[in-house]
Amino acid sequence: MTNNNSIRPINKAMNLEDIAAKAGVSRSTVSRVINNEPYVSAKTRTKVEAVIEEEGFSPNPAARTLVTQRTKAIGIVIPHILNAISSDDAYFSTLLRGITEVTTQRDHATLLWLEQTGDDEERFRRRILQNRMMDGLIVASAATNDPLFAHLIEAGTHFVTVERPTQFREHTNYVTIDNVTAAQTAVEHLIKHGRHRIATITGNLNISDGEDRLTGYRNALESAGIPYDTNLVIPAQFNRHNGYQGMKELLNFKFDAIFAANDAIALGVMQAARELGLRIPDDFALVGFDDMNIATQLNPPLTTIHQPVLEKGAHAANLLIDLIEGKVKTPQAILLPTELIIRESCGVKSKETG
Amino acid sequence: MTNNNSIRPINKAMNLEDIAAKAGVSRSTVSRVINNEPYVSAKTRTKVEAVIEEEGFSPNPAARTLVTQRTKAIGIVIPHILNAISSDDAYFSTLLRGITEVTTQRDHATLLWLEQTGDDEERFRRRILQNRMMDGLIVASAATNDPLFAHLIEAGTHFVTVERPTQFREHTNYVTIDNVTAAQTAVEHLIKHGRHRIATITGNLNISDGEDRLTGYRNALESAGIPYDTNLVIPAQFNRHNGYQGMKELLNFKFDAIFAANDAIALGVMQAARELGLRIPDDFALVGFDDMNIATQLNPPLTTIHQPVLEKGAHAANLLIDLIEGKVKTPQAILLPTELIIRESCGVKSKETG
DNA sequence: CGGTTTTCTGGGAGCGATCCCAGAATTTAA
DNA sequence: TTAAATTCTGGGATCGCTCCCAGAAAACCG
Repeated sequence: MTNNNSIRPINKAMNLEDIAAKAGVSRSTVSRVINNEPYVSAKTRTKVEAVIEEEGFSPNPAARTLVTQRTKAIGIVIPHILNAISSDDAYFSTLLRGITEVTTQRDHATLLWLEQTGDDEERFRRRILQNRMMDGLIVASAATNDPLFAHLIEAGTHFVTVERPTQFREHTNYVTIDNVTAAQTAVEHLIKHGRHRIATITGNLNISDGEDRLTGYRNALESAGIPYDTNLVIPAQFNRHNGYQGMKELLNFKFDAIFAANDAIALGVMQAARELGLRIPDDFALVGFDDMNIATQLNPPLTTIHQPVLEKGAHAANLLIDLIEGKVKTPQAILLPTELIIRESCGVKSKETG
Repeated sequence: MTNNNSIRPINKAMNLEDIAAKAGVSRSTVSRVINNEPYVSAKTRTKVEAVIEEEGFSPNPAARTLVTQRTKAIGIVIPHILNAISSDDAYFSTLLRGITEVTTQRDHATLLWLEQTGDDEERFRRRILQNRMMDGLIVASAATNDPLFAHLIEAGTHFVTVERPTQFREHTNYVTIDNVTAAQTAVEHLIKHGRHRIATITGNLNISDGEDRLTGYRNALESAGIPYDTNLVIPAQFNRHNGYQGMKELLNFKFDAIFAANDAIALGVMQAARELGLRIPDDFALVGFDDMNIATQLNPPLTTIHQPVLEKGAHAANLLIDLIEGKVKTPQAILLPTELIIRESCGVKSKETG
């Protein structure tokens, strides 16, 4: 550690006692000033604050955590990012931005845990659970039956998910969108404009976002009296590759539209269509989900469902910290609005200029 | 577990002493077992390990940090993400994946700090510097003259950047690509195929990635004997909006190609071109930089420079942890390879199928 | 077998904060 | 002026570890 004499000026950080000495007061008084407690005379407070400012002092977080049992940090867990979230879309980084915006503002640090495919799941989870560097957890894109949830509940760890929970509802706080209605809206839009053999390439069906979007698809067909044809339902995952493959599987059947469970899938569909010489929306209509920024830029621009991802992250972080601070009673559920954005891929004239 | 009869099983975590008692040994011995130290008899070790396993015990990280002065966590700082990194591309999330892959593997936690536009810079930086929850920092997309660097060096904090440093080189460890040569290659490719009035829309010129790519552009022109025309050089930032605006500015001048400093900019250019009824590559050729996944999917598919972002993150994390562990001597510089990927936007027949 | 070396074990001190309690200083009340 | 309430301040105990040192047990060796 280069602890030899000089050359490297590793200036050992000061502590409360040092500041106290400099200010001519006691440890306790400095602590009171730092934590904005009452019962410190104005004169003393000013003096101490001056010394703190002068020295650029800030208290050792480990020592603080040891006694308060609070870390002032929250964690974000994303199991299996490669499967769940393709790097084609900005969902994930947008969510992170929304989260960190709030954590920074509310003076918390943010820990990130991304599970890689091929990781030893068990080890990964143990590590997260045992890592007590955080006061609570935001869990994104986890399988609904992920054992992580049971463990978190058993350990009494505060957590918030950004999907609808299917189990442990009475113990789960979450912020999400109404995926069912949103998907239904998308598919109904296709039906309304004359498409009746509508296929879907689903997202991960063990994630509620995926499950619910499929439900929305079914609902739309049902209320239009269109029979549910399992040939037209391709179970897949939320990424481009799956969209590409899914499109190819669909070739064996007749269809005039595809509802892709997210934009990454839609992207894969477009790529396959391009290679196959199929034209969108002439040969089939296409609707996505997410409204990633790139959607306007595709050929043709993609009709999709817009969801407020940044807000989702922000709400999740606020909810979690509220929970940690005991400001709110569990369980909480926050539902954010979505909107169908009509562009060209669905075959209806876009309302946007361009 | 749940060893009391109350409703809320907030099971107070055990500590070394508890484990010691259960195993019939002392605190110190348990500590030795946990830290894999020698001088513990095989029998004792087995016994203690059994108790630890049974109780699912893991030592309190705050207590550990307090005495070892090591947090086993590293931080990632991205100042001004909105300007530097557009959410159109996956650069940022890919980098994070590369980093977390290594930190997880090397048993470190990862702290994330994203500066938002509109944040109080000063406050943000103080917070990062004062937050001693990490042993070192990876700094991405910071301005070359960011005062953060001086502060980090002064504080003796280990850090790694993912851009070429322009100041404090003898104190800076970094991993990057050869932006100059890569950009030069891209522009030379355009020249070689008959483009001679080549414009460029730059990235942030206060980030070395941006600066170096402009240098590469100049070099290419120079070695081809093409005069440098400032009208054709639009200073901008690494995002789509700037690409869109830049394209519009260029309309006042005559050009037959554009070198966009990254793919997000290229995306903006394509959008503007589309709106203006200009065709790529017929009206002008376009080359980007980054090879974001979406590049193949654009219309036309984008010719661009591929850079290994995942590896960049992984190398940065490894380097940082090596530095922290004293396994490596500062300063270190790691240069990763890039590759020109020819698709269709440059007007040369793509080598890829499709 | 006694003495030296090596292995093994336990407990005190300390990391740097907060919390709590007791006592001093000040203000208020009577 | 004195008693009682209130404000202010300091220091001991504590959080749960690691580090260090000393002493006990075991292994080695001439």
